[in-house]
Amino acid sequence: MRKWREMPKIVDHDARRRHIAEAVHRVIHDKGMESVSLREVAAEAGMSMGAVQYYVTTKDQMLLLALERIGIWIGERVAAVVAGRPTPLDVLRAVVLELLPLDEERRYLNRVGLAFQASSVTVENQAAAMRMGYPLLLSFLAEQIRAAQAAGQLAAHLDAAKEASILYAFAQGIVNATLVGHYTPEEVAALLDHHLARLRAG
Amino acid sequence: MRKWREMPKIVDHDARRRHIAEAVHRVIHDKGMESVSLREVAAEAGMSMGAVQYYVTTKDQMLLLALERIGIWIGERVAAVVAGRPTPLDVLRAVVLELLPLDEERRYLNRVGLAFQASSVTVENQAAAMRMGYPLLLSFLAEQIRAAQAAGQLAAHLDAAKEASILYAFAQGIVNATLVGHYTPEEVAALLDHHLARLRAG
DNA sequence: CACTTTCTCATGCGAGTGCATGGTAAAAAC
DNA sequence: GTTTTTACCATGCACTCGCATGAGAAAGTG
Repeated sequence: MRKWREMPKIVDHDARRRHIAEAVHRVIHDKGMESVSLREVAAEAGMSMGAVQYYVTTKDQMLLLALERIGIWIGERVAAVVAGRPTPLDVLRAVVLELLPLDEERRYLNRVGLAFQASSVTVENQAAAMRMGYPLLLSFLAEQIRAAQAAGQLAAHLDAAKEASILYAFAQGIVNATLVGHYTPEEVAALLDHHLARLRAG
Repeated sequence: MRKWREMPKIVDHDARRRHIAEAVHRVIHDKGMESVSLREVAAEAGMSMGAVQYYVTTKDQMLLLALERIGIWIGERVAAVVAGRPTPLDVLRAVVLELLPLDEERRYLNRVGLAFQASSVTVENQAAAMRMGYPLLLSFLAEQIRAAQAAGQLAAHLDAAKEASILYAFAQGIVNATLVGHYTPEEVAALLDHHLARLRAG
């Protein structure tokens, strides 16, 4: 993705940027979006403030970088979980489960994600970035629903696009509720299966 | 709710606190949670910083006050919309619609609400406050579902508690998505009706 | 070697932060 | 009338903020 001149020095810019982005994630997760500052992130990343500034010219850009990283991370996790699932319905279930805060890592991811969700309401930069990944995931879900219908796993009369929207909204809402402390991982999984069972063929 | 001695002076404390809380809401809505400060809120409320400090000893307390106000506000809106609905299913639909960002005021409310939702993840104070209202609304929804089942409007085999959780999660997820800019009010209403239709008896 | 480019750092600046303080009107209590 | 309580304000303090700057290692190039 980066411009190829002749590799000017020994440092890998992408690695540094990712390192910074991950430091931002950690700060957001531990102390919240309000305590993200250049100094705090630099300390968390184990580098000087000047070094951070070299790779990121402004705070807004730093947050945007961290947000894009989250998107990439989610994409990778989803792609990894898709591989090796036997049927479309299995894929569908696995992907949605992957988006829910069912273990420490997914909880971490969703905490940061929710922070950006809220931040995006006010910062148009970030809202635009969020709007990029959204239809990607939604159309993928719809596609899996259609495939499951073709395989006779889900009821044929369902509107795949609408069901995808509802399913994803449900997942997001569950994330919110769980992060505030209202559901246990077991309850979350049970609710998802309850909803999916309803969509079954027969 | 306030202590009754002998009305010490002419000012109404509750009114002042509400005035401050509403100023906080406006700041959050317009500029985001990160730009909430005692000075900013005081300016928005049209009073001096000292006056704000008189009614609110700390910033955390100020935010908590604003959060509680949001809860009260939502409660009032829900109560108002319940009155005059003919059947349990009408009540259910009206209440959920009331929670969605379908017009300017509800959009405003949900913007502030989402900001607090995210903030609550890090600030235990606020998370505790959020956890108060949650089961209230959920049990109310479940109750309406059961009533609708008794009236033959919703399928008898549904698990009311689970359906209430799913319905509310769906609503919250839709709120998130809509605020980021992914759905229009019409699409939102259509999705809700699509989901409710699925629960129908027959 | 000199020299350019790449990278890192320390520091300074103006602005804004939460909060504490001391003072002051005015109403209420005596 | 004096005193006490209530309500409010202006200001100060120690601190943090984002960002700009200039200096200087470090590595590649001639």
